[in-house]
Amino acid sequence: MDEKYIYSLHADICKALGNPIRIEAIEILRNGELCFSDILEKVGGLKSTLSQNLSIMVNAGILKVRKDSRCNYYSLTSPKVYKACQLMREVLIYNLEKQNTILSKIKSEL
Amino acid sequence: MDEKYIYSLHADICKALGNPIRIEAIEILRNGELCFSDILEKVGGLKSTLSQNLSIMVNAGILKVRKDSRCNYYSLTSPKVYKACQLMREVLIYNLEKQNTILSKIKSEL
DNA sequence: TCAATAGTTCACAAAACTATGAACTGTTGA
DNA sequence: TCAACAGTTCATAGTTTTGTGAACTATTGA
Repeated sequence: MDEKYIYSLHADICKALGNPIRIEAIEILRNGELCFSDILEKVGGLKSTLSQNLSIMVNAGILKVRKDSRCNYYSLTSPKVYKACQLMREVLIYNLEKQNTILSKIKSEL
Repeated sequence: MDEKYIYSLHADICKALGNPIRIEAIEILRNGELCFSDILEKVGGLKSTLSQNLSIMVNAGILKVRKDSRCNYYSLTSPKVYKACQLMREVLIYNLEKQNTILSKIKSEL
């Protein structure tokens, strides 16, 4: 198991966070499992699109499914997934605030 | 600034983690800034490839550059970036271990 | 038995991402 | 002034990812 291979697996699991629908699903699932149609109701869009995106996350190992006879329940495999997401969101917020500060400075110099 | 737009920005910043070269660069930079050629020496590959990948991270706001007359120094914009990466790596490790356990069970049942 | 519900799978076209190598910019030291 | 160094930019071709809509599977309740 060489170094580059690990980086590639690591990138694959991070890649599973890199889509707006999938980020939204993670946010929705942060407090516990929900069934497919409940997630669909919140996220919107086509069921095929959501199904494919959820399955990408299951394959990456960041989501798991519990199949009931009437419903497929999705949940995070670990709270770490949401924590990582949250950290990246904080980085985003910080960057947006910084941009805003720069913008204000430019405006005040007009 | 609507909800879906935030998810899309959030995904963009996560997307910047979703490549093996970029993951490796983050690991390399976790202890502080390094200049381009030092990173290149560790990562390997073409300088154009590395340059483009670093610039993707700078644009996403997870890396910053300090330009010296003789060198371009890259560093993480926040320790949160590395922490998020680390959490995802822990999820990966856990998944690999779980796979391994399952594999052992299957083997022992032969 | 049959319609409805719940969701997955598939093929496909458009869009995005990637690495490559050549060309380019800017700086330094001889 | 000129070669060497440090790195970026660009065009390009190949690969991957994306969302869409249709078709499909499985379960339930009437």
